[in-house]
Amino acid sequence: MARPDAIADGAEVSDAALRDFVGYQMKRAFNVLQADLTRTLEPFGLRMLTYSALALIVQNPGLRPSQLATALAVERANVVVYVDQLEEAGWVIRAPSPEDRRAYALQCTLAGRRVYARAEAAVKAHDARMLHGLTRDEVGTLRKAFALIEGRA
Amino acid sequence: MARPDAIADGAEVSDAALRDFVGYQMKRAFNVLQADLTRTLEPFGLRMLTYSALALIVQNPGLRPSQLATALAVERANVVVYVDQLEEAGWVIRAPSPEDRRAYALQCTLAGRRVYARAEAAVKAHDARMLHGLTRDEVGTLRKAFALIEGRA
DNA sequence: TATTGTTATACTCTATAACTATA
DNA sequence: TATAGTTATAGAGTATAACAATA
Repeated sequence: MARPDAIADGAEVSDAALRDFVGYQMKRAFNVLQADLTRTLEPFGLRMLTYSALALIVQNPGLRPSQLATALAVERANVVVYVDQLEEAGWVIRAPSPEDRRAYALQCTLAGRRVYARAEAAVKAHDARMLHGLTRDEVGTLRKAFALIEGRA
Repeated sequence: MARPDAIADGAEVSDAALRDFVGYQMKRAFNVLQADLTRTLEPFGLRMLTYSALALIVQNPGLRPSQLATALAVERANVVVYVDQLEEAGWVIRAPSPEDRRAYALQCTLAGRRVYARAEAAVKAHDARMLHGLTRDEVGTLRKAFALIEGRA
């Protein structure tokens, strides 16, 4: 029954069915944002996840990996890799936990705080770049929508 | 200089630095949406990308893989895999292109149109589920923001 | 028994490089 | 030369299962 139609070579490709699909539009936007953020953080030797982990450790000295996993909404197993990378870079140390000998107290080094401060400025600029053209209210709506969707988990 | 502070064990973890980071909030929301969509499409043997590819082939009979890659905003090499899977499932065929012997005219089978129709209904329900709680205007703002960010590429 | 950090593994998404057959 | 489809590969994100040490 599938007739081998001729190709619409120069013709426009219709994406009508996908324009209504908000999840797909979000994916495409996120891909662009993610690519820009990767380029933004690359000079610092960071990615979105290592940057986010570093931010949480800077602001919560003594944080344990399991707490970090919860805060980042990822599995514990993946956090091991982020902390490995941050530790190899000399930005974070795994200090022994005084309360629980199974756990570690994640501490930020001076170099870690310094790279974070510089990266933070770059990330703020990235955010502003991505949201340029939206009003304050529209950005507020965006944040509200993200929080709402995240709460659907 | 890095003092091994005590762990704030039961204490709240501050994510103040990340609450301002819109890209990160978007990532978290997208992770939740993506997980829900994966569950939604799993019964049909589809994922976001194979569903999207199928939608474009249904609506654009004779589409060539390179056109599909452009429409999906992914590299040609990745499209090969999507088409392989759709073809193995019996939903799409690679018909010879009458104009260019290097190319294929992608055609949808009857089974392909049927599974797409059923999956489309499920995806619409998924979208509604994710956006429930937002006004029509807010969803409009969301779409506008996604289009704007995607245009930053 | 349960939890912490860890290792191993697997699947998906994405991109690049290089190949072939055509153009 | 350039393009279409393909293959191979690599990096990143995510998740699950299982283990040793400790609670």
